[in-house]
Amino acid sequence: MDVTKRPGGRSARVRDAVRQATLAELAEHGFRGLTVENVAERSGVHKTTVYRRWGNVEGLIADALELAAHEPWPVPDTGTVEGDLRGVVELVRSGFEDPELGPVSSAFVAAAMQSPEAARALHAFFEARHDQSAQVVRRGVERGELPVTVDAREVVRVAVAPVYYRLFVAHEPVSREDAGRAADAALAAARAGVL
Amino acid sequence: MDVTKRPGGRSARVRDAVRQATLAELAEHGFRGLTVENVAERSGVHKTTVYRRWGNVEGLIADALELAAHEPWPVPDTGTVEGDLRGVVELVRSGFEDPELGPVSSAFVAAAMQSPEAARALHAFFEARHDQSAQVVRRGVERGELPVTVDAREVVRVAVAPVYYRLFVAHEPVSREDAGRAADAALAAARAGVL
DNA sequence: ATCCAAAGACAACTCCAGTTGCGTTAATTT
DNA sequence: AAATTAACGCAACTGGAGTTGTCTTTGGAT
Repeated sequence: MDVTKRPGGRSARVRDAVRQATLAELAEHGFRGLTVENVAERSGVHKTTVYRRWGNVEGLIADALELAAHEPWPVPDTGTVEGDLRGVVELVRSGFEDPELGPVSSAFVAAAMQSPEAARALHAFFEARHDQSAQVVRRGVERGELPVTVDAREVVRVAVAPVYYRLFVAHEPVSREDAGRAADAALAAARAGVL
Repeated sequence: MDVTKRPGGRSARVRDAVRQATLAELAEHGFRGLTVENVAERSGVHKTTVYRRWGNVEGLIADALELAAHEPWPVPDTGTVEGDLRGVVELVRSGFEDPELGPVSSAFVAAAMQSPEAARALHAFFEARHDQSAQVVRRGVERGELPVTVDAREVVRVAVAPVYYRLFVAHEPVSREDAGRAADAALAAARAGVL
């Protein structure tokens, strides 16, 4: 989705307007209620333009996802791996509870399940997130809290996985305690040398 | 979706035909390619009938899901918790690789993200699955392999979560080794007393 | 055996997501 | 600053998902 020929000016403005409109529509009506026409109307861009450049709803989401992937996110630094990893998982959990971010994030996950394009974008997003979050594990290793053999990214995956599993697969509520327990479990496994 | 007034005869035949057709269409074209019209044609039931009884695509999936929830599934019994839990997770993983079951299972997860009705059905499905799978953990406790304080269902959740997370959220491939490691991690946490 | 009501079949219709062809605007090139 | 052309806007069109009204079938009761 990189614009090569005419990056500046009108094209860029159109793209920004559509991206903004996509996020706004997503926050309001979720993935189900996202239509190309609504995004077009909201952005002030004609619907044929949107169809030609983004193809369909999944394309819109994939593009908006790239935007989100580049936003840095606040990795905790409490002084201990336990505090940091718990912080990371809790950050994920509370993000989905947020009335603003929640629907948008959920929409990303839903869209990626139906569109290879969105799936690739989401994959890249999580690659970046895993890298950033793995930092808390690496710091723990440096402090001697964890064995040097740990796979930092894998610890992060195992820590956050139960939150996503509950939310999007089993459709169970996820409490603060659930999130903390998931972080602790990943940590216990890391300490035991299995991750 | 329980039929009270006219359970036997034509209504039951129609329901079975539609359920079968839904599963077949799902296996062939996935969730994206599932349309009410195709299911109607394949089942030999008129499309208006399908619309009136199932409402939409999500309704079809929710109904098919109930069918799947009642099918028993082979809980491993290898003699050790480690072997059993690894078996459970590997069963989940390989299920999604199966060219027949994979698309259907994926469709269930995708549908549940967009339809409260399908979400409820999937929730019930996993409740049942967790109960059945927790058996391997409870046996482990009886053998003295795990502390009596463990939450058997939670161990199962933490064990299988990384597989679903990789598949449906991060969109990474899931190897046999990844599945085994996830099971081991849950077990290590359980032994450490955090689950 | 007859009757009744619930469920299904059928055809015609509506509506809106997505498409197409063409004219217009504006960003870039020379 | 004139020319070029990619990108956008516009209006009309298409197709198919979903709806509605009505008639027919059939399961079950009397």
